[in-house]
Amino acid sequence: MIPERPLEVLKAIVQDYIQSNEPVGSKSLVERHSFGVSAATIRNDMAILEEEELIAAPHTSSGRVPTDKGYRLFVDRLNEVKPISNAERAAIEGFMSKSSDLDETLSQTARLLSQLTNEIALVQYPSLGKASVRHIELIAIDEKRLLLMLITDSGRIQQHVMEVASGYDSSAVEKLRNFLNDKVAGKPLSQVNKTLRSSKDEIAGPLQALANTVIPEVALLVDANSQEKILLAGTSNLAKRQGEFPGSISPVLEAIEEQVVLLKLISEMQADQHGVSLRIGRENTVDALSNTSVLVSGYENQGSEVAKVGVIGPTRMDYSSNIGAVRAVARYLTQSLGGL
Amino acid sequence: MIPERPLEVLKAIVQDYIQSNEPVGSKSLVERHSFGVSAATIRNDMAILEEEELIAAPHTSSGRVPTDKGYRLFVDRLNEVKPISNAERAAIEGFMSKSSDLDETLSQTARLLSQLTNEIALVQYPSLGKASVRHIELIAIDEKRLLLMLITDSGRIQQHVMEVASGYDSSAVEKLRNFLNDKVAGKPLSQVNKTLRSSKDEIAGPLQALANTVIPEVALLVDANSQEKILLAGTSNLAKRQGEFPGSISPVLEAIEEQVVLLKLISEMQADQHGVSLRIGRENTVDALSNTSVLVSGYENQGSEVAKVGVIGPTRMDYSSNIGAVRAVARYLTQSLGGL
DNA sequence: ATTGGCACTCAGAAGCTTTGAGTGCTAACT
DNA sequence: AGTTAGCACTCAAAGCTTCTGAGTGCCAAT
Repeated sequence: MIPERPLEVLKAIVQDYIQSNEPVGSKSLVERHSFGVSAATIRNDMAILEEEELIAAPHTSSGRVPTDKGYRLFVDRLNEVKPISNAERAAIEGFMSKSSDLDETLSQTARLLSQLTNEIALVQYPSLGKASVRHIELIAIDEKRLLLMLITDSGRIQQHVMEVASGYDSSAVEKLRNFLNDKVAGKPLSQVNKTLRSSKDEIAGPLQALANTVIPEVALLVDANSQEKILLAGTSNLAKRQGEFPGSISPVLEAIEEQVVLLKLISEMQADQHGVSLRIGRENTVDALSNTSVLVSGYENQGSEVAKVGVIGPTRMDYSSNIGAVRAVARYLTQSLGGL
Repeated sequence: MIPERPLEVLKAIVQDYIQSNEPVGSKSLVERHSFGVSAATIRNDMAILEEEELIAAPHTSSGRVPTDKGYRLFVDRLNEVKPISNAERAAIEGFMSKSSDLDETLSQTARLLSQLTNEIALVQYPSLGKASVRHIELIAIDEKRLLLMLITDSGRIQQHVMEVASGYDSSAVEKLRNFLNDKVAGKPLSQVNKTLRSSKDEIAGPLQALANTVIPEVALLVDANSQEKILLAGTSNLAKRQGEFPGSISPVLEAIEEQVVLLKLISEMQADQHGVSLRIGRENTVDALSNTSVLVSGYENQGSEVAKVGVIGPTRMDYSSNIGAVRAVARYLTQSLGGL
């Protein structure tokens, strides 16, 4: 077991390094923190930490830098989450209360979080695994076109304009709308297609032609809907803070733009005791992200977790603040969705 | 007047510089192009060009680099627009044909253009100055909430979920919907608010409460609708190609994220003979963009130009290809919108 | 367990030299 | 006139060398 003071030293190293982006040495440590012991003693402690691979030297005889393992220990055992400031709270509340449209809320959230943390923010669209249909709407746009809308109880609204080859008759549209809603309103998305397929035959006579055009489009919309999706914001933060980044940033950007990878990654992540989930450096299975940390928190809709919000940044990110920010934003987002 | 060969030399300089990102000297010019004269002669020509401020030397005795003025002359008089390749055409057609939703079409377009050019792509939302209302829809979502939709004849669909304090009665919703459509369908957006305000009094009895809630929301939606908006894509291209950029890229990123500035800039731009409009370096009134060129083309909907698409990149961008790409994308976008 | 002391290391800064692409000019050539 | 070879000159960038100082590791003393 590692004794107390060395852990304090680790904590100090992480904090100083996050602040200065310079390897930190024993001397500057004793200067900036009051350990009540001399630099030589700190050096002994650092030797222990190095032994445990919690810190490492970029090159012989330079200061030390926390390893992934060091950050991990720091976050799990030493770090107190910094509660967001009043100014930040105000910013969040101001932002959040504005809009009542799902798309807008989410993109606002992403932008907000990226501003709060100065990192790249990500917001996953609410998963529709458990969502069900609230309403299907068919609207005549002009002689040859219908607007089909699918509204789910998670508040997501998707629309699609479709052509109806042969024109249609407006009472038919209404009938079909009622039929569709009778069949699928309230049903989970996953069952919509099956239900529709099996009840297709119930449609009689003149409606049939129209139904044959519309139903496949509904299916398409359902599929498009259940596709997972991630929103990013603040990609330019990466460019701005490039200096703080080891190596090149382009692979990182590329990895992030690869939604599939990112989705897989964050869906693997499970919340810890702080209500957030964190992957540090190589803990990310994705190679390009071995210099970054991914920090996410789940947000809820109707009482069950639907998706994640979070940030991506260099492993030497400000965990204290960012965890606070992500957590707060997730909470406000949950709340905000409750109102939709 | 500048004689013929020096112009050819300018052309070669621009081409070489775009390709290599290195100042180009007389010797490498004669090597790579067959002018049939010696390096010394080229040097004389270059002296003329320098006299005219078409090229400049980053430092004494280095190769020369085109000035903004040089690029301008190149684009206006020397450059042949490179038609897009078949592969590119295929990519565009493949991309474009997929979707029939306005939002999606535009964001696809932006992504496509950024991939085609490796620059930052921008797509302006169709201006709604002349657009009119095709249809207003009111849909009951649950006991206390209504979904309000505004569909314009440019294909833009906007929705807004609103709370109705006191509940409502479904026939009232239908009546109100019909009322609204009677009043404003076909009317230009700019007149909707006035029309509604003046006909508010026509609403009798029980409908009144509902109307008082809904009408202001319609007004809001109309306003939100006429707000100009720009979509960006490929911001990460900037980061990737950072080396090719003189100085820092962050001011550029900041300027670009400032939509108002960008909107003002591109709306000032008028198409030239190539059907595109180009601002090179300091021709951009925006200071942060003095190292970038902005290249846009208008696209149309229903026969009149509604907004712009284009790219932003370093002044030393590949004008030949980019002009081709922007033009092609604008054309396909016009076409694609015709189908919506 | 802690500390002062000291030899040792090494990245990065600072200074110096070399190199080579490139210029500008002149005088000769067509 | 326009073109060219030739040559002295310039200067950024690359390569060296040296210097510096923050930082280590270890030992003997407390």
